Amino acid sequence: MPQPHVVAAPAFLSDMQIATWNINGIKARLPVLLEWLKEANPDICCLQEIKSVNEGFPTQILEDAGYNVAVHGQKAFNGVAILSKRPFDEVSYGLPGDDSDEQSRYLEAVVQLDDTIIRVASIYLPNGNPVDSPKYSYKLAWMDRLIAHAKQLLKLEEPLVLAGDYNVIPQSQDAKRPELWVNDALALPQSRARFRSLLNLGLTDALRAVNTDAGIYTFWDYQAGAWKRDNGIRIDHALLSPQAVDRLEECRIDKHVRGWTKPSDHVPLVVTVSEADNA
DNA sequence: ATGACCTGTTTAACAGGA
Repeated sequence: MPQPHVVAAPAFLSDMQIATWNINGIKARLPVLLEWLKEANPDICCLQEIKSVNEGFPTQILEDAGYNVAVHGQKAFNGVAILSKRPFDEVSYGLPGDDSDEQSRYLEAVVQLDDTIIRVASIYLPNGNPVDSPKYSYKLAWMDRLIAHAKQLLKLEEPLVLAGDYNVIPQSQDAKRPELWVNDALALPQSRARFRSLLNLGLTDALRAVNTDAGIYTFWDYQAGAWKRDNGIRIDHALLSPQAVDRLEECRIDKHVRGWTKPSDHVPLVVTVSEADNA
């Protein structure tokens, strides 16, 4: 059994940047991912839709870029990963609650900081369309499992960041053209109610904690000139436990990355938390 | 404009995404 490679922790960090990004295929996106990691230099980066088996993931290349790598992949579709400059204390694969679920959409890891730990999950919540198919009931059931698991995690009273592609447009202000989404799995009342249930457990939408403006998006479709028209939706979110919110410094969306060559249709969202408690 | 994409893959007048 080969020893897993461990990248040494940085000697000093005044704050932590935790990013999430649906990259829509690691094979097609590796150059853009490496470019953005170099530019933004996040401490932790949650990835979704890697569309790769574990063996096909460019672990060595990302380790050479300074990251420890945890991967939960599958063939062709879905797949999540977490990159971390600091070593992983624990990694758990898959969302609890249904042993028959074979889709790789959830990965959770714990990282040691100077004065505490931080628990991070990379989430690729099911799309759910079309809504008259089993895909929508799978989405709602998956969200119910996420609510149940989040409830357990919150009992730990740790700094917790549940970050990823939630495939939920929380409110009409989170879409450029909300009327196009009223009958869509991303915006239907049952989807939105479950997203609100997560918040009602005591989780905070990090972006909304720092900015309540309309017109903030994380996804622009490849089709119909959506990017050119700024026809976007906000579906990538970081939900924080109270202990993480106490350390929240900033939350930003790296919108400019959507304009790069061969981009993902999603852009990175970055949460900055301090190493010291601000409360 | 009635049009307009991208990815991985069983390379297809495909499936799945959002």
